[in-house]
Amino acid sequence: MKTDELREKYLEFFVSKGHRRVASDVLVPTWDPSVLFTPAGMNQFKDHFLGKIKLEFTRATSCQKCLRTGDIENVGRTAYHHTFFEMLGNFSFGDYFKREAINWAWEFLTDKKWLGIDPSRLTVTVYKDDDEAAGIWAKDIGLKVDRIERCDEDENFWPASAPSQGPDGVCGPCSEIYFHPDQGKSVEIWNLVFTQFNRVGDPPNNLRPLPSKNIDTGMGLERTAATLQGVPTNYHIDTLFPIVQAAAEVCGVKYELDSDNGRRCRRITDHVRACTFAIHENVYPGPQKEKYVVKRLLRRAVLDGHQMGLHEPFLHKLVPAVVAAMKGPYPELAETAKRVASVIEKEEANFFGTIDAGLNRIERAFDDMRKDNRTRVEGAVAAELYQTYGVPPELFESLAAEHNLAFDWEGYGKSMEEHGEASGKVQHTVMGAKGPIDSLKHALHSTEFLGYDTTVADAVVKGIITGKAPNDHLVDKLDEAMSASRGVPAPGAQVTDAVRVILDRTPFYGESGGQVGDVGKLVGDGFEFEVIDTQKDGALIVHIGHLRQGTIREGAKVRATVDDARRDAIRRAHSATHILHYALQKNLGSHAQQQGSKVTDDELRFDFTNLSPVESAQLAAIAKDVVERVAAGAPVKWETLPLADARKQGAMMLFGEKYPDPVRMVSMGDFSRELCGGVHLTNTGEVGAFEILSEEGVSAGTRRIIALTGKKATDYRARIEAEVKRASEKLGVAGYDLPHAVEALIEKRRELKRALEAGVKPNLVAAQATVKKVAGDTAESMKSILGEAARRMSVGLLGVAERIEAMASEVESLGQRLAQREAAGPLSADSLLEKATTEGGVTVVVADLPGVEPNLMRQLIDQIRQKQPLSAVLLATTQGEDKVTLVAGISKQLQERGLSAGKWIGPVAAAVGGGGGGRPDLAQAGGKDPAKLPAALEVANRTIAEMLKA
RNA sequence: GGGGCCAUAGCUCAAUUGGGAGAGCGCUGCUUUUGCAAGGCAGAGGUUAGGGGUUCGAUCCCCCUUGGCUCCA
Repeated sequence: MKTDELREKYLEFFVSKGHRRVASDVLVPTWDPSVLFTPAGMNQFKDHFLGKIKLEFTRATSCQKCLRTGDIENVGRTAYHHTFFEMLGNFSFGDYFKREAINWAWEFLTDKKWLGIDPSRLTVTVYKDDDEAAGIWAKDIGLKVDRIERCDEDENFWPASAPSQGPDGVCGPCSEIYFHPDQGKSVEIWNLVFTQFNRVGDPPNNLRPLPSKNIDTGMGLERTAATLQGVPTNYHIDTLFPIVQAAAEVCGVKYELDSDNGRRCRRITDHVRACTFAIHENVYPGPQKEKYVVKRLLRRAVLDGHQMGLHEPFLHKLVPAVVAAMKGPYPELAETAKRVASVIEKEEANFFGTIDAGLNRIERAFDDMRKDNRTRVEGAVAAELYQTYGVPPELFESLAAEHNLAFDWEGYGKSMEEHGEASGKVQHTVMGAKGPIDSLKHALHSTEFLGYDTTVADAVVKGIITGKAPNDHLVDKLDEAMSASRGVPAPGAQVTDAVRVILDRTPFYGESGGQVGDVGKLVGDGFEFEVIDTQKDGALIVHIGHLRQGTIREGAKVRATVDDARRDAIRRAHSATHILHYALQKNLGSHAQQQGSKVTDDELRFDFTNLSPVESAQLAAIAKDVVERVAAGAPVKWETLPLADARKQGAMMLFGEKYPDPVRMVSMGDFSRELCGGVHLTNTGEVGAFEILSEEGVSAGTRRIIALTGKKATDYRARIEAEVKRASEKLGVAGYDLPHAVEALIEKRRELKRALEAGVKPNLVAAQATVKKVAGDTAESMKSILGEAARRMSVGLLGVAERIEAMASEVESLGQRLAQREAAGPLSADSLLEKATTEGGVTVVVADLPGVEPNLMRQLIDQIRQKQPLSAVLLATTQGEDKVTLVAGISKQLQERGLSAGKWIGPVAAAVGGGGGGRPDLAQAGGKDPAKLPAALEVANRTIAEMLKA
């Protein structure tokens, strides 16, 4: 039986038993912070099991794509392990229980109409104390006792060993069904979990019956298909074997079941399937969390290829095979196949680069070992290379084997464990700790939110909470004297010091969906409360702030007033965010989806998926689209409607988000439809000005745009214009000539420096920079003018004028030094030699050269040494008010007589209050006292004379 | 969120207690050759990521910022 057929039959069977057929949840459920990937079919029904939501159905069946990395080491080595797999399941939420679950499982497995498995090949296990399940297997099904095995809690309880070891909470016994093939080991194909207890504390008597019992079953699709198809491993079933073969072909090896390469091909198959699905959901390989898992899976697969002799990207070539094998149930994979392949290829290329760099480091490590005559690669060394540069230990080991060196896996594991600990353990947040807010939740349930329609409303105080987190408590009333922070708010006052007020209804928006909370005032009879932030806690809206005046009491009437101007600015930024999202997708492609967002007053931060930096031309096009959409003034509307309807209308949905149903959909004209709970303008035209501040990377594959709207955008433009004005005035040119003038300034500085260091006259021909002429003086051209100038000097846009000032003064001082040098007369090796003295046949030059660079002094020394093979030269110069620089050189023949420039320069430097040193042929030193330079030069003459005599 | 590492010519990378910034490839010009992927000669190209500190002197030591790599959770 084909795998697709098995999947379909299973779902069909349970639909015939009154189950709702539910589509697979996403692989990466960002709505569920407790897991990185969907680990099992029941994950999307957590709230159903806990009775947290209103049930529209009490029986469900699904085929869920899952990813687990717990057994990653076994993938490819065993017949049945995967990271990515599909799980068939049927679920009962307080509906049917053990009897139906067992009977239907047996019917589906053995009935000719369904799977038709020979019943004699099946055995079951039950939990040792579960007489009920054992009884059903024996009486209803007619299984003999020897085919019903009773197992301990570590095998047949969920969670494993829960009764004795916890955790507390819902749990229950389970019953597993095993298939026994002609040969080989028996295989567990179906696990029926009967959640019927609530565990409270340690045994005994810690298992309390649940009022509402649930069924949660899981049948591994690949495993069951393998038994039905009679193949020795899951990887040989019809949906996986083509990928295995493609892997073997791409890697240029012959596939064999029982060889290292066979195992590698199977591992590649599993990992590329997992990566394809994850990247399809916009989870790109990256440095954290689920992104990191994808990266690790991908790199493991690539490493397998590398060990089969491949040296360039290949894994991406397997994406079509994955799509072909999985497109039956997941046709959407085909839509993103190209993008997925390119993401994989890019990451592969990165990793091959890492491997190449790793090979060098490994060779170096081998060199070190050879020096010390060691024959075993220390685990700590391998771990350090892995942690620092990502050098895979497997690579290290196989190279070590080629050199007949052993590899210390044990030490490696130990070092990695230590690294894990050094990197910080999981910070456990106390779950379910009860605070004062929980009792309010119980009494009030929710705060009515009025803020979509108004910013002012009358309400009643329902709760007042004071104190810091662990010691916070509800109070009946609070007066000025009791408020920890009355009067003027202290700058940087901690919000945790603040008072929290809960109302029955409010126009204040609590921070959510990236939009910040509102600020404003709560005013009542004789009191005033300033709200500095608003947060959501469950369905409650919490006003955080300080009592400024009077006494606030529970039950008091208040008028809640949101800071209108700020709220309007938030509206502008939030609507602009939607327009930007639209423009990004239009210009970059549909993959440019939101990854995160922060909306404050007239300022927005938007993270989205994109592999490479957005080019400046693209960025300009995006900004232009936004501005055009704003100018067009499309109406903004919102409505609450069923999720399915919103989807039909093409509302943008993000992978992994779980939306409430019904949802709030915000539309702008006919170009943007997003599900969003935030506040918006009524017309896009109200956004006003829009300016993109920056585009930058936040992690691999994710880019961030920061932009301004309304007043902040206008202010920003004004600052740009002011900067251009200041910078161009400084240089005495018109604004549009700024890039030219900057280029000329840079050129002049460079030429002066060269002249000073080479001892020549500067060639001050004005630099003819080729700069794109920018016409007009619009805000856009101002920005591009400043951008040109900023790029040339590698500073930010608003640092241009400052940098120009610094450069101008540097040019001035360079010019002064040059003038000083020229005033001191001609400078050359010959002119110095004319003034030289002779000491025992050796030419000695000791001179003060005002305004000369140390570098030039070195060159002069070289020239003199070339002309006079027997020479000793010491040159000095004064730099600034309090600095002397000395350079001394000794010709080669004198060095051979034991003279050293370093020894010569020492006492000279001491004479000007400094020190120094260097090599025998050339030494450099300095001091702080220019006034003593003449005396120091006397010291230089005496010292060299003594050295020559010795 | 935390640990480690890196940033030097267009590219890949050197530079030893802190003392003169280099190589290979690429580029430009000349030359050799029937021609060329080649050979020979010469040359250009650097705020050593940015900022601050220690020092007579910093690519090197310390601190901060930015960007990148890598591992752990």
